[in-house]
Amino acid sequence: MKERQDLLNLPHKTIERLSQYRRALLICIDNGRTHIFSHEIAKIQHITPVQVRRDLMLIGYSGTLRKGYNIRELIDLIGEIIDSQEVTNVAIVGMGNLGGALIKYFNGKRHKLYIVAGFDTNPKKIGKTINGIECYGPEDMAKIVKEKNIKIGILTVPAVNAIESSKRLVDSGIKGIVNYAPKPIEVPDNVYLEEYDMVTTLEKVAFYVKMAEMEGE
Amino acid sequence: MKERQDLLNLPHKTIERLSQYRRALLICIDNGRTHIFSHEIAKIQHITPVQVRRDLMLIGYSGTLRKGYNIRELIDLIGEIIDSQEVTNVAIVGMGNLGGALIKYFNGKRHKLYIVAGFDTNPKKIGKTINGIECYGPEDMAKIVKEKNIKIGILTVPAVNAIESSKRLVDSGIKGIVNYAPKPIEVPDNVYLEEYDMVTTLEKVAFYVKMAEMEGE
DNA sequence: GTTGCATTGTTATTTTTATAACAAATATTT
DNA sequence: AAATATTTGTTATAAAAATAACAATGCAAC
Repeated sequence: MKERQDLLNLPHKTIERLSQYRRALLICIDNGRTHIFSHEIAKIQHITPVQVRRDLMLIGYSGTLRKGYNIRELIDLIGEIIDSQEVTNVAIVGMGNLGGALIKYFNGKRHKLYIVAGFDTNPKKIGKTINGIECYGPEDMAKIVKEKNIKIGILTVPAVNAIESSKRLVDSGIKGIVNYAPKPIEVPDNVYLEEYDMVTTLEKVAFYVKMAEMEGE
Repeated sequence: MKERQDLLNLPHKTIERLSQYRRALLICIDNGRTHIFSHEIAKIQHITPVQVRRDLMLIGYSGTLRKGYNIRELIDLIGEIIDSQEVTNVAIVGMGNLGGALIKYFNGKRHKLYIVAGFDTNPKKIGKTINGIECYGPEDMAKIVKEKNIKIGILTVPAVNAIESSKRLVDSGIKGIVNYAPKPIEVPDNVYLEEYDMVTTLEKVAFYVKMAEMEGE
């Protein structure tokens, strides 16, 4: 399970769940527990115990029969799999409300991920420190990305600026982008892109709520 | 395609894509276009033309050969499928940065969804209007939800408050929840829940960036 | 110590989602 | 008017993900 190819064969959904298992486990360990059963993890994550066991099987972790999984060991193993050996630096592009929220989510948490710079076009923000993160102008992006060894950019700009900002990120040599701007962007194949759209999520929830209300009409 | 059961048989992913198609189409129509090809929609959404045609087949929409799809018609049909007939009211629970960001995303956009109230425990915010949305204390939630006919709650509180806030939402009679708090919540079966975790997304991107960097090591 | 029970680990099956293949239709070119 | 190219719509196949089934193990109760 240390081989690159094995890791790449892990289902994408398993990677996501591993991140979530870890966070749940970190809370458990703070509560003083040492072991946990698959059905307990499952309960927290709203999934089935089988799913949990299957994920752990895939990463080659074995628990103890009738005792469950050693939380500490599992946290460490998940870290070996999903974390880099060194810290990974991250930049926020768009230091508005959403950018600020993300900084707070990450500040002081135990991650191998650090938000180390922010970018914004607003002259009032450039040069300022917002939530502990220094804000730069877009023209400095290439320089700062190199200097600070930033690997990942989080796009939290308005839709109209999404394309332009993503181009700048790519040109600066970024390797991965999370796009929260409500507009799809395009990146070359060598940049890993994850897009998430809050409007879509809300519309989806509204749809299923409507469906539930239509029941028996 | 008007029958409830037909709509419920649509794949969840198709529902999500319909929302995204619509947004792309609204931009196209603003640009003065009347028709669009499946491969054009596909390009925007980073998917294949087949996927687009399949989704449209599932909702029973037909285009014109060699001319593509009528944008206006398609927008309207998507609306008939995913929107409610009346407006759906939404509340934000947690009027911090993330809550503010969501309000801005939705303000002035053409949706059937309206954010009509905010809730926060901070006495400095209660009674104030933030980004045009009035902020109430949590003890007023049940009352306001009924008065304003709020169907959906968006949770943007810190992890420690997630459970408590979600209980209050459920007790107030909410029908759907989007949980952005970095902690899973539990709701009864009759409440539709969608959870999204920014930390997971970032960790996933970091993982695949690491994998790309390990290439050829 | 035998029986029953709880729990893991793994294989098999099902479900969901995406892709591929291709027929049908029609505009365009020759 | 025939041939070609383009684009849709649909069925067939493949890939990804989730669930079910169940054997194996070993603790606990009796």
